[in-house]
Amino acid sequence: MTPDATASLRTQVRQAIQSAWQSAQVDLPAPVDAIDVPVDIERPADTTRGDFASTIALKLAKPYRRAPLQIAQAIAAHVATTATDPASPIAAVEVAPPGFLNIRLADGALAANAARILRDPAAWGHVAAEHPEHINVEFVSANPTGPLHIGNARGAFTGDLLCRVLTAAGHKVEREYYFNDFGSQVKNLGASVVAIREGCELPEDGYHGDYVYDMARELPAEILDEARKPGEDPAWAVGRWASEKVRSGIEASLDHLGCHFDVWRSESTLHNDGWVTRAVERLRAAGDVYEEDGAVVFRSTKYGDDKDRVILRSTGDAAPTYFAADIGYVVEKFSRGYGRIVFIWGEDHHGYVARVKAAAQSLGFEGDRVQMILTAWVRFVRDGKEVPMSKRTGEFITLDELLGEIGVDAARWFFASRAASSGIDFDIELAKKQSNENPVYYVQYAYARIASILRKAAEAGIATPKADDPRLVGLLTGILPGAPEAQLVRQIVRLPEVVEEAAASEETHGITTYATELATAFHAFYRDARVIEEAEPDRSAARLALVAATKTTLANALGLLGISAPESM
RNA sequence: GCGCCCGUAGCUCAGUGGAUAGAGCGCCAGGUUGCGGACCUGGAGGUCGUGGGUUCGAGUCCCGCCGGGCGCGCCA
Repeated sequence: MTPDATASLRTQVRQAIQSAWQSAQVDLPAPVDAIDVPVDIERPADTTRGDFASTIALKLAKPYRRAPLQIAQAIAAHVATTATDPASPIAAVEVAPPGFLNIRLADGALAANAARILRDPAAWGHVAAEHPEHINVEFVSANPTGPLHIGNARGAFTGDLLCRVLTAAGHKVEREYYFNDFGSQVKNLGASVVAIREGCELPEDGYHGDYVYDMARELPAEILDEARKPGEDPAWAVGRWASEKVRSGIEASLDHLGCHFDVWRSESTLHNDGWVTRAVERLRAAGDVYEEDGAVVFRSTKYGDDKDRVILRSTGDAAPTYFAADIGYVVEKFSRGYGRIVFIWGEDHHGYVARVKAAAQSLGFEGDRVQMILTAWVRFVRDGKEVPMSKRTGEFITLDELLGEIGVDAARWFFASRAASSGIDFDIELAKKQSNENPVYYVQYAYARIASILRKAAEAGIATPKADDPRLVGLLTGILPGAPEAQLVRQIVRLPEVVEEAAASEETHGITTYATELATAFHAFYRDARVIEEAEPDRSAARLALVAATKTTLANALGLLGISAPESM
């Protein structure tokens, strides 16, 4: 098997070791017909051991009933026979007890990867998916009864980051926002606006926020007149106007965060277009519904839920429950051709996971085509006290206010660098204070420093080699034995592997960690290697190429996080 | 009560069953006759909540316990 030069180096190494294991079978007669153990390729904790390590020999010891050391030696011997091949990514393999394989990369492969960055900068960090999917990701989906507050931030960033990573990993992704324009909350919002406009007392459960007062002032007279016509309920009519206004405000806030949605879907369209009714009929046809106390119930326990769920109420109009609308929504989404649909929910919705998956299964969609990612709770704290948040009372800090205080880049970094499942205490005062020490500026500083070097080189008349320069790979290979260059290039070429890992784990903190390590490697390189040296034109050109590749890599890593890469700061 | 998530350095958090458990911030001590000092080098700091178990090997997997969060509506 020839290693795929467009894959990550880790994948190339895996293919090489896999192939060596295959060849080593002649020395290692297997006691059973086929032994299927995935070849693991990891980064050793101690980098002096090599660029990669594999424990495959340890894992094969039991099935082969041989000493791991012996297996490792057999595989290493077969890698050695191909190491002279210029296409091989591996320069050397060493065996360490009890059976580790320590792998060192070839300078030629490193240089070729760095050159590849300059050839197609936009593609660097994008990898081909083994099984490309068409994925719908629904997130935020806050009801349009008030502006987004800081509690919505995590869902917004988590969803956006996931979409960016899945796209880079070769999938086709659509971003979706679902909102309820149907429930009594909308009516309540309208009633609140009308009451304020007319100087009446607010309804008991009315909305109190400043934005409600703003809308009461801005409400056009003709909308109010229209709402007052006989046969209209003013609360509903004004509520529809107000919730659309809030919704478009939410869209603007999300745009400001760098979160753009492809589809905005309202609950009322699901009902009006018949998706809910048809979904209920499908459940019925599957034999998974029954009646109880006048209500229609879905037998979700058949698919692992703890209890069955009502989908049509026992009230006279047999109105569908919110859950019934969600079932209709699942059908509607799959009708658009997605292979997988993903929901980003706060962990307070975890009790909801089983019933939606159950419904999908009853409808005939395999369980793994519906996925929920739960984000742990964020406790917002100011001066040691939890900040209460309620849209109804208007006691909340909006997302726009938060970002005015700490900035989009810093906020994005904060959320990207933590696992979705990890609970966070977000101290707003601390975040403001620490925003200057946020690692995001460390990474951006490295980028700006590089931009400055490249500008300076251009002024000095020293050209950075072009991607099609035939000397490029040779120049790069020439400097790689140097310690500063060797460290830096090894960080640069990791990006595709970092993307693969982020996509596989559906987490982004590996990207922030990587960006920090790359910036550190660059700063160390900068200390030890003079880039602009007119007396050393070849070395200077090669180092400029390496610096340019670093610049692209930093920009693309930041781009995956939706964070800007400033030319100066 | 039942279910799910979490517990790792002073703080905020990483750690796909592998080698000596890491990073940032904070703290301590150093570093500029040259391309951006928002930088660099070194150091201190850990019973991985706890007790068992599985394994050649456990922070990671299984069970119990302790502590924290969330959920257990014909609401949305």
